[in-house]
Amino acid sequence: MSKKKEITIYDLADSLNISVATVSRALKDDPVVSKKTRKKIFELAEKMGYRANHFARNLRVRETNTIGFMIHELKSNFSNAVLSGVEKIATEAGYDLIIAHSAERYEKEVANARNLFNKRVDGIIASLAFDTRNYDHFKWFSDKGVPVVFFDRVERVRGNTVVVIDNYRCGYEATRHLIEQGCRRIAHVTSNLARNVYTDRFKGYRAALDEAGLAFEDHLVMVDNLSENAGISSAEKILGMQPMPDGAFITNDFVAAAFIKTLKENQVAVPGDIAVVGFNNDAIAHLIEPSLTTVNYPGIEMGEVAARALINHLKGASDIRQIDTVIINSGLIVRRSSLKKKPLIGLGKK
Amino acid sequence: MSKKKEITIYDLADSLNISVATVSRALKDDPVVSKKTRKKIFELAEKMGYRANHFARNLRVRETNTIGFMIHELKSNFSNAVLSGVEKIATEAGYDLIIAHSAERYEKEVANARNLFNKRVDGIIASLAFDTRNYDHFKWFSDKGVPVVFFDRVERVRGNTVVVIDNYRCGYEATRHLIEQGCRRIAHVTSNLARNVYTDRFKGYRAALDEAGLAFEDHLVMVDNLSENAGISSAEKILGMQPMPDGAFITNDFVAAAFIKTLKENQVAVPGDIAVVGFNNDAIAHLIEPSLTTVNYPGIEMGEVAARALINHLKGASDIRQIDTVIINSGLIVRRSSLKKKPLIGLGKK
DNA sequence: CTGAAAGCGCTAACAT
DNA sequence: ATGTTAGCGCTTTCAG
Repeated sequence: MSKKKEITIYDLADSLNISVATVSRALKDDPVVSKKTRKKIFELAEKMGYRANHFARNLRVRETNTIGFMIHELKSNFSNAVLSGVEKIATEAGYDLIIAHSAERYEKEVANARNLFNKRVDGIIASLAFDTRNYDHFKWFSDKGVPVVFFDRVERVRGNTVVVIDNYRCGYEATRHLIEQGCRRIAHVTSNLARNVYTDRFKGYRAALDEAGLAFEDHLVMVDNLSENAGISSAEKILGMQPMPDGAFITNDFVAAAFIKTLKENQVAVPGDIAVVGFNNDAIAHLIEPSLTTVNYPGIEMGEVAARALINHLKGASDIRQIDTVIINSGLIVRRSSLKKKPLIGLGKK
Repeated sequence: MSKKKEITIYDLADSLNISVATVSRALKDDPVVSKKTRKKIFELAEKMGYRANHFARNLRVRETNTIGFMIHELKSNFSNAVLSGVEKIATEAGYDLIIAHSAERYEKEVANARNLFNKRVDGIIASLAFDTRNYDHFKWFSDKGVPVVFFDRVERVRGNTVVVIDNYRCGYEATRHLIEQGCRRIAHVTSNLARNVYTDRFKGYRAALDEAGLAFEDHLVMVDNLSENAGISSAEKILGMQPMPDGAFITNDFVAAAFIKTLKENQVAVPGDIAVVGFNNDAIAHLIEPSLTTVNYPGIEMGEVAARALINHLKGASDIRQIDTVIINSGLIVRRSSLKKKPLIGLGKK
């Protein structure tokens, strides 16, 4: 434990017979201090093993240089990708990240918000939990002028900024693609329809059906929790239908993978009997067989954009309150699992 | 921005005509303050929207209640799992996590260490970058009595604690399993053999070969970066060999998946022509075809164990310096990709 | 270009 | 059971 005494700017000042004010200024590269003293100070600091005390500093300037990352789940590739995008930008800009995950539970999300609030983070990047319906815990931040950027699972709360993909268009494109491949009865496996991402994809799905003059069938929409088991059980449901659907739009690649696997084990051919489109473009998508048509959901980019928006605001380089929504590029990636018609050449490679 | 004035314990004390000392004591549940005043204080704190100032506190008590998580890569399922295990334990114990990732680069790792050092984290949980060979940046911590726990990619540095699986045994078991299945020429696809995890697995591989009286062939060991491309290119190399190996032990499931896919595209049967064992037990392992025999690498558990060891030490509940190594349970999971002999029944389900 | 000094909010002796 | 008070290390006026 033997914590040695820490060197402070007082020690530096004493050793050099100058004032702490000068040391403080030098250490933050204030151009007002002369090259010569500046140099002396830095050399001594290095030599004596000085390290800045962020707490003293923060206590004075009331900035934490920390941003809070609130995530509904830590174990998915998507969250992961977003986190790594956020981490990259935050680190570059000299911000620390403190991560708080709700495990999809509203109560935990509230507790996390309180913790981050008490810790006085400078800003928040957040995706909502599965069952969050009340957003008062974000008002704490807005009330204090702490900016909040939502991504993925968002809700428009008191004018906070939102970073998303166009889930409606993606749902529409996925479904239209299936229709173009000749599908006439298309199942939809998804999650909580109260959450924007899933509603919007669902609306896109319906719009494509409507446009093509296909009937919407209630029982073809299966809402579950996007676990692998959901993929298995929805496949089993479909196996029991007669006639069976001839297409499926599934809002998660892992679910789609489990879905396809189950179908294949039951001698249903994909895409022959049922064409399948997933969502996210996880690495798994091009490794399974048949390779999975899916919608690209660029997590890293989303994280980078969200972090940049927040940090630019914090640094005064822009005003985030002017921005309502940022939409990230995304789109359909066609692979074999959906190709009833034209077995495209060269698709196997990537 | 309009940050409203923050309430301090002075405000609370003034409003109640008591001293700040009493307020401070009450707020930390010091039993010495009377129930009645305690209650008054808490109610007022709630009403006035008081929030503790951690910086002032830390400045006084010189504890940050923060632990640093140094990771070589943020985008893998394994890192992810460990992170979520660490996060769980840390949050429960009231510690914040600040994450720093090296992107496999030594220089970045050093910079991260410096940052965490300056931020005065109470402890460190770390996995080393690909090319780290010098460990002086961890001495900073030991010199100040800040405990460091290494996991996964570890190096024994000045008696720091290490949390690992038995990579040697796992490598041995994987290889012996292939031998038992009748394989006689077993390829090994792995990464940087200077890193403990890969050396140890390699040694296990060799030991199993030796034990079975099989010749070790240098060119059957392929060292690469564990990217998907590594899977493809190693498969291509193998396709060019004559005679072809009849087994492969690959230290990563994604690489193994790409490897198998490439083989299949070239009309090589798995496990018929080549039996394959992966490593990690990523979700992908049981979703591909054939389902992948692999070694379970329980990231969540590893994260939990590492975090618990560190935190118990910080809280004085144990002394981490007494512990050299903690070995986490792991072991072979047999699925179809390696079964040349007995096509076990019921394996397809999970 | 440099110094002196106040104060950020809290805790922990040391009183009472 | 409660109060007084001296810092923790830093930044930032205000004055030279």
